[in-house]
Amino acid sequence: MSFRDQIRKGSTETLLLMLLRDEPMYGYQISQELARRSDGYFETKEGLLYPTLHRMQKEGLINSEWRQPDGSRRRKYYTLTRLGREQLKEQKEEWQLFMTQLQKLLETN
Amino acid sequence: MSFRDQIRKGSTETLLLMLLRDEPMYGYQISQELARRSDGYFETKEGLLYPTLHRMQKEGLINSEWRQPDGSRRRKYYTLTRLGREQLKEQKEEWQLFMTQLQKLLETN
DNA sequence: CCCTTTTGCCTAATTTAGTTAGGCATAATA
DNA sequence: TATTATGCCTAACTAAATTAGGCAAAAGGG
Repeated sequence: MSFRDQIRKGSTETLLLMLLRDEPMYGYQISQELARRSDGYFETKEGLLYPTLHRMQKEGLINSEWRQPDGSRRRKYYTLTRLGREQLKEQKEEWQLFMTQLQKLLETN
Repeated sequence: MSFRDQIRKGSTETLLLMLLRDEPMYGYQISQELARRSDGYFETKEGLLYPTLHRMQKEGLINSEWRQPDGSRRRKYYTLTRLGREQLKEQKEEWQLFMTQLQKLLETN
């Protein structure tokens, strides 16, 4: 595992909540969007993405729904729940605090 | 594990390198200093601190040396190696990049 | 028309940072 | 003298993340 991977630990759930904030998305779309919006910096491997989505649904942060547009293939769309929205807010604040504290220490050196 | 703990994952090694940059320190001192400098935000549990120091020494990032000031008790002091210094520099840059990318995504939402 | 690539969802096995929960010993202090 | 703080350590467990696949439908190139 690269140091970059090591650093990103702990950010997965927040990233997923962020992406789902504005519109429902399906798994494959999430991974594409995440890479696109971060210029390739954030990549979620599928072996992490899907289990995480399932866990988050079990925890009530998101809901899922299969959709099958005519002629197209079926996709499982995830939507933020109210609890998920609250969590996103809290997690964003926690990340801000973390970054502030880390920045403080980084600067002293 | 709290969300705060989850977030801090991946930061341990960088924090230790940072603390050791200016002067050699021993384990107990490291944990105290880390908490002090971050107003209690960063806390390293001993069960993580010591194994991490050992691993870092094995990887050549730090050296250790027992010191026994007269009348006082023995302490194991850790010093940054040249490799450790290089790593610190790289890791700081990686953290800056991570924070930039995360901030970018956080702001769009 | 076939064949490869992309899309799309999933799981099992393994790794490893981190937590929990201790042990053990010396120095300081109440 | 008994308790607290200092100081180092390890073993067992948890859980996020990686690795390495499987399976199927749609798209696109030759």
